[in-house]
Amino acid sequence: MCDHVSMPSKSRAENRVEQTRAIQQTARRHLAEVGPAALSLRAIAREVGLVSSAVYRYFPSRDDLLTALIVEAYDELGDAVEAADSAVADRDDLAARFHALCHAIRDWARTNPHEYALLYGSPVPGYAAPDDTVTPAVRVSGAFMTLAQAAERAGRTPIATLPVSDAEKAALAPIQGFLDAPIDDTHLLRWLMAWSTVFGHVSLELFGHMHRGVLDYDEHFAQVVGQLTADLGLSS
Amino acid sequence: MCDHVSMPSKSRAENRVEQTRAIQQTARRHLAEVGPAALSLRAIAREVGLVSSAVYRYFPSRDDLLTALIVEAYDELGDAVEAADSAVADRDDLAARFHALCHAIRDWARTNPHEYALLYGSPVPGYAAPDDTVTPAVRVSGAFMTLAQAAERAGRTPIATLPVSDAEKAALAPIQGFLDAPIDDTHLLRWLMAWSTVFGHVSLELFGHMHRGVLDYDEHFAQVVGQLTADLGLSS
DNA sequence: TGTACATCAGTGAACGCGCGTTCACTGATGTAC
DNA sequence: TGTACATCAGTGAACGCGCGTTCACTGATGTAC
Repeated sequence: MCDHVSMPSKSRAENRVEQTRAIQQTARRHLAEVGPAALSLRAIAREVGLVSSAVYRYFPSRDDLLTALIVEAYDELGDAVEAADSAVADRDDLAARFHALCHAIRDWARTNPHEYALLYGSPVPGYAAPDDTVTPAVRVSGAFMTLAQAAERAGRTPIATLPVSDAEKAALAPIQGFLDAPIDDTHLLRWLMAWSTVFGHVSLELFGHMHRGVLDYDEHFAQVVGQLTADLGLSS
Repeated sequence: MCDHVSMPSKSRAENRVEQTRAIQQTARRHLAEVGPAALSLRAIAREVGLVSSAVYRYFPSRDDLLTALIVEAYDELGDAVEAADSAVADRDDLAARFHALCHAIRDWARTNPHEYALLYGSPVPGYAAPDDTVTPAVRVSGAFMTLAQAAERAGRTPIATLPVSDAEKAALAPIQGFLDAPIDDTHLLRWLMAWSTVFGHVSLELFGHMHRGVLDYDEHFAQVVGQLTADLGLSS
């Protein structure tokens, strides 16, 4: 069955994976309690059952540990968003896909408020995100843009769009460059607005700015998404 | 001219005001460098030229100092927003007033990115904002709502609004309660969306999520505000 | 106007704690011959 | 299959530093009679 007759102990490689995971999981729990700025290698080591210097075998510095947490969070959110989109059986039901996308973002954020704050809240002072974070970070906005392109192909165009200045067209050029085929700039503007509205809503909600104003966040978000769906011309 | 013949030294009361201000100003500068979580009473005292324990004459604890900074920031932003609105001579030009409001928020945020992050970024772990912060905090959303009411009175209604569920009407009841006269819920929804869009845009921009996507933030924000103006039915 | 007393800003030492990172080391696991 | 050697996880001490808060105190400013 196995290569070796009996194996009470694990291989070095297995242990390394396990320890790395244990450290990162503990770090993530601490993140929720003290925030990224106060994340302490020593406290994490203590909880994992290591001496503080041993952590350096796994992460060369505190900042690298933070980077690992950021990448993990972006990937989780990216997975959630892409899975929600893929779960819509009728690929041509763009309203359903948009709905799934928006709610996946908010659901993940509500389940993981501290990770959301790490990604979309205040930048961590003294920490500069390395390039490794770019690819995972871009998955969510990528999902928006994929949907925007699908809508454009399907001839579903946003409503009541205003003409866009040449300066704005130039400003949006990088985004157009990422797309397989360019989109009408007035349409792209509405998609970017939807992106801002969704993240604005989630941030305002999670960071406590809707307190005393809105009673039912679920219902309100659903209505907002509904209006966005209509604005984007996706309603059936 | 004065009550006293000559006064090389200041009164106790004057000194107290000055020192309080000196501490708060220094704290604010430190906030920008290390963030709210790492704000250090000792470092502030050192820079002001006091022994660390002396700060307790002015602020009973680190958290009270944080609260003072938050209140100061909310009030500055509130002042900026209200001043921008008031500066529009034609009070019936609601598009101009909305434009002034949105740009005042973003301008203040860009001038004071760390203060913006303190107010609208991640909550500070372990810090609970006391009630003193509520009144200043509410000024900005109050400005939105004032404008919404003016628009409603002027018969300027948002475009393409969707019907709003009874659950949503209930959810928005607190906001309606703050208003002098209730607003159509479908209109209110659009105003709240505008609020989310503006803060979403500013947060995404300031926290680095538009990097590599949008080249000209000024132009893009102007376009977004233009589209919102149209969506709210304020365009002339 | 002068004196006695109260107020309170600021001191300096102390308490009890925490942190990131480096370094020489031990000893178990893995590998090449 | 057995032995010599290399790898590397984890140790423990050390470096040099920081923090919030309390407390008994000094001495100048302000106040009441």
